[in-house]
Amino acid sequence: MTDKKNPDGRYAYDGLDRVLHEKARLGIVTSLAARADGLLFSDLKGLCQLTDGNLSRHLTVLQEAGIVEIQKGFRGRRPQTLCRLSEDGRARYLQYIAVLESVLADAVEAAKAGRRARKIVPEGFSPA
Amino acid sequence: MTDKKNPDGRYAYDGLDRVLHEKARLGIVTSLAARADGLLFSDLKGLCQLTDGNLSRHLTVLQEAGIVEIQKGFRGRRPQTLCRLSEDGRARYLQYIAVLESVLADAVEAAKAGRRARKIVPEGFSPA
DNA sequence: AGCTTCTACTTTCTCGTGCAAAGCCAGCAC
DNA sequence: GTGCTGGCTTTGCACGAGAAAGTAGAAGCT
Repeated sequence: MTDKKNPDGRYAYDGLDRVLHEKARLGIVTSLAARADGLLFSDLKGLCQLTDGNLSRHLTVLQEAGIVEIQKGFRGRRPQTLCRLSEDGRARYLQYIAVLESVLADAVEAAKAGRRARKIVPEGFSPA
Repeated sequence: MTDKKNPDGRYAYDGLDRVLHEKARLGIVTSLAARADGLLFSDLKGLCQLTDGNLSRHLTVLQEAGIVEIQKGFRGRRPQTLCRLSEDGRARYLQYIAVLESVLADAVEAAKAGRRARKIVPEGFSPA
C-alpha cells in the first residue's frame, strides 16, 4: 500500500482545522483538553508561554469559534477568567488530532521510503 | 509522570517550526520526504491540491528556508521544475515530526484525563 | 490620602503571509 | 499568423499573529 499511484489530494490535509492548527492555539486547547475543570488565564499563560495580549487574542478567537467557553469571575477580590473546552470544541479537537495522526503516519512511512530511493533525476528530465 | 505539577511552557511547543507548520507546506514536504528522487511541480500540485500560484509561493518559501532544492530543467521541450528535500530539510522535518509526536502524546493523554474530571469550578472561584 | 506597583486583562497597530487572480512565455495546432 | 494549452511567476489584497500600549482595580508604602 506504499505505492498506490498518486491519489489526488493525498497530501492535501484539508481536515486540518485552521483555528486549531496554530502553535499557540494548539497548546492552549491541548492543555485545556486535559482538565475538564478548566484553567485560569494565568495558568494558561504559564503553560503556553504566551504574553497576556497574545493569550487574550487567541482565547477570543477560540471563543468565537465556539471551541472554548469563558467564565469571568473573582477569586477573593481579584478578577479571574476561567477557560474550558466546550463539548463542540472537544469534538473538533479530537477530529483535528485524528488528521494529525494520519499526517504522522504519512511522515513515518515517508521517512522510511525516503531513505531507500536514490535516483537523482526522473527519466526524460534534463537540467537547464 | 502524568502529573508533574505545571512545568512552565509544558504546552509551548516552540519546536514547531513556523515554516513547516503550515497545512500546505506540511503536505508538500511530507510528499517530498517519501521520494528522494523528487517530485515535479505538477505532481505536487495534484498531490497537495494547490493552485499554481500557491504552490509556487510555498516552494519559494521552502527554498529560501533551505528546506527544498529546486532544479529547473526540461522534459522534452517543456520546462519542468523538479523539487527535492534537502538534507537539512529532511533533518528539520524529522525534528518537526518529533515535536508533533509529543503533541499527539499530550493529546491522547488529555483525551483520557479529560473524560474523568468533573468539577466545574475551582475552589475560591465565584462567577461574576 | 496620595503614590507606586502589581495583577489581570483588553485594545490597537503593524507587519508578515496565505491565497487568488492576473500575467508571462514557450510550444503546438490550425 | 491566431488561438489554445501547459507550466510556472508576479501582483495584490485581506486576514491574522504577535508586540506594544492601554485600562482597571487591588495591595502596599509612607
